Amino acid sequence: MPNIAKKHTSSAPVLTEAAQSILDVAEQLAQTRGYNGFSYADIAARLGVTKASLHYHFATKAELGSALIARYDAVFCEALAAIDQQVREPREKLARYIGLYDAVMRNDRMCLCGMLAAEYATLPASMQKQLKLFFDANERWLTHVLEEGRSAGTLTFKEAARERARVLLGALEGAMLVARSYGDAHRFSAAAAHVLADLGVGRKLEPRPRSARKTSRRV
Amino acid sequence: MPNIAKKHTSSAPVLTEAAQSILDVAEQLAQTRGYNGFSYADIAARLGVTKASLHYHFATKAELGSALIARYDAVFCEALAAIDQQVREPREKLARYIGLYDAVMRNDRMCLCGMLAAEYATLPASMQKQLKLFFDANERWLTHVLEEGRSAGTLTFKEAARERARVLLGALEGAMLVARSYGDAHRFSAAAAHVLADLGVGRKLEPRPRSARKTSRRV
DNA sequence: GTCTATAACGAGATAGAC
DNA sequence: GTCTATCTCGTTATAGAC
Repeated sequence: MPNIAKKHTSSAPVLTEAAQSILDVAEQLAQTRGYNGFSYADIAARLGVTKASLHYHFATKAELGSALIARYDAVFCEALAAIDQQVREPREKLARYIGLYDAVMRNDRMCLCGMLAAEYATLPASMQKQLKLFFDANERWLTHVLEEGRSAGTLTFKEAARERARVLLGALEGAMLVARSYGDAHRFSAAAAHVLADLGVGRKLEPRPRSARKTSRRV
Repeated sequence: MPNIAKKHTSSAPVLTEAAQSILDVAEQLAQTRGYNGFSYADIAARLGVTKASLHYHFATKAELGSALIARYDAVFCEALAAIDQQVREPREKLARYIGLYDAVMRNDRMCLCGMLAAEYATLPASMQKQLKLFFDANERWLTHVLEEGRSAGTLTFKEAARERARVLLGALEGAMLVARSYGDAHRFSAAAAHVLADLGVGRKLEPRPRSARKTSRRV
């Protein structure tokens, strides 16, 4: 099957362990407080190091921000590729896709790029570009899955697959956004389930329940 | 008909003209750059006054932020009340509701509260509370309209109206969020149209097109 | 690679004259 | 009500010792 989730940007640079740790902390902060909501001081405090040492690894905050998106995007695209490898059913692929965001929510975070999208106007140009590439990749993958599902007759929607993919992505990002204000991850899962149901997921197109299909997160 | 959009908080304080001008500028900045993305200096520069004079009207930024939400909420709820007054058809009410956000998008902004939702963790407690009240009011109004539509047989959805209202609100906020990264207001309108179509809007349940139903923003 | 120290700037906020 | 002037603090970032 085509690896639709393949990386679209130049390969991510190799990172030292220290750099990884910095990104780990920065990522958590960015996903909860936003890019403009954290500082080098916050990261330094949590790592027990000085601000100056952080600048050795990421000279500027713009550089740090770019590395943040680059890694997030790479990990996410790998996850999509893994889904393509492990699952055939388009409906289950979507459920797994939602599961990715669900994990983020349960971790009391918001999608990094959804967060950054709000701050878009204040971001350095490089980050703005990366952000769009992330959304583009999501849209592409979703479009492909939706087309597969429609061909197979297991997903139902009226408009072009790309249009539906955009609706889907927006609905999930927005559901995360609002759910976080209530500190309620369940708000997200509930909304996501309904959005899936809109696509005919849950209608059980193959009527016979195959013996043991139930584990944790598949349709 | 019940005024479901009625104010839920204490009545907004009377504001001087100067205060209104400050809020006008602050609102535009908050909707494009976020609460953490603008400063008193930005407002002062655009108004051609000094920072100190702003503090006379809004002693702290938290106060300014609260006034921002209070006014936005009041105006929005008035708009919802106006829709209730002017329109009977639930489907058209939803179209008008979307029209409100559409106007925001065409003004190169994002919904103020959607924006603030991203920054939720960094906001003063008073603003966090107001934010939830805004979403609650939206949810309540949408729930009511959805129930009306289902009763009338012109709107179709499977889950509880409140659940559907949350999906709807999230989908619209998210569509705005992503569309803004592309600087493309049409992305929002397109997504919004599809979301409406999901509810059966566009299926034309009453087949005969009544003569002159076409004005600006109806189904 | 990490530190101390500090530069350079912008933020929110206040005092007091006009 | 608006101003000048100033304060304090937090921010990104750099220089140079260890």
